[in-house]
Amino acid sequence: MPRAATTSDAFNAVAEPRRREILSYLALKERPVGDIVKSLRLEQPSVSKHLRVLKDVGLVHVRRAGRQAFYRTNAEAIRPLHEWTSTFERYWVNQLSRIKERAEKKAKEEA
Amino acid sequence: MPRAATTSDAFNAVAEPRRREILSYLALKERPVGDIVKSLRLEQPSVSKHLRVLKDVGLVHVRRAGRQAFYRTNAEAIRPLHEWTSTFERYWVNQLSRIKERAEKKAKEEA
DNA sequence: TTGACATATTCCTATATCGGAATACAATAA
DNA sequence: TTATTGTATTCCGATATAGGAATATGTCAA
Repeated sequence: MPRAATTSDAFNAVAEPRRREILSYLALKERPVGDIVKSLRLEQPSVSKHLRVLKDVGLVHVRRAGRQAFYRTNAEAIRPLHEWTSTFERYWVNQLSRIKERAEKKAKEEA
Repeated sequence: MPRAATTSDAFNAVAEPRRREILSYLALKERPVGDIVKSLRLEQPSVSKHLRVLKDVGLVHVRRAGRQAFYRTNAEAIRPLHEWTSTFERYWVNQLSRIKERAEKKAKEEA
């Protein structure tokens, strides 16, 4: 069994750094493909291919106008990732407070 | 160029559903490999391989005791993912309020 | 119609995977 | 020492990449 398809879910789609860049770039407002190519300095076919993957998992929406295609990030689709990572928030907070405790204890001992 | 190695960073490591399950399982407390095998019903070699990937990107820590290896999730390593997804939070909030606005407007018109 | 422009797809290749099976290795027990 | 237990590694095969190059498709303008 090979690795899951990049189009299987948002987790896989987002594993690619360029796709993350594209998502960030398209978060604020929709942009035609050509803008992505110029701004992120990627090859046009590469951008089209990444957009295909992102579209397939619902991470972007497209609006076609004449010969242009305007893409925009669908933030909603990023939410599951955010929520999954959030379940670990309490653990790193605890880890930090433990580290802090140790540091304070040490400082006290040295004083 | 193939897809990036699963050990290249946390984003790639976490793309695998089983690895996410393992991380959740190991978040609260450390566990020996055998426990993971039993609880998640995976093959032992499979678990060892996933743990290897997770360890290589720092998502888990190991403590060896006799013939057992106790693994534990390192929540800190999940933080970058959380922070990246957080940058999109304002957008889905806006999207929701826009949807809400439209719904309210429509309800008003129909009244 | 012809040409130019914007975007998408196809073909290619090297490579990293994931599961399964078998096996290796390490620590403890008998 | 030998057997057993817990974990890790290796070998295998099928497959989905990601980038590069070339090309196809679609839309508008002259």
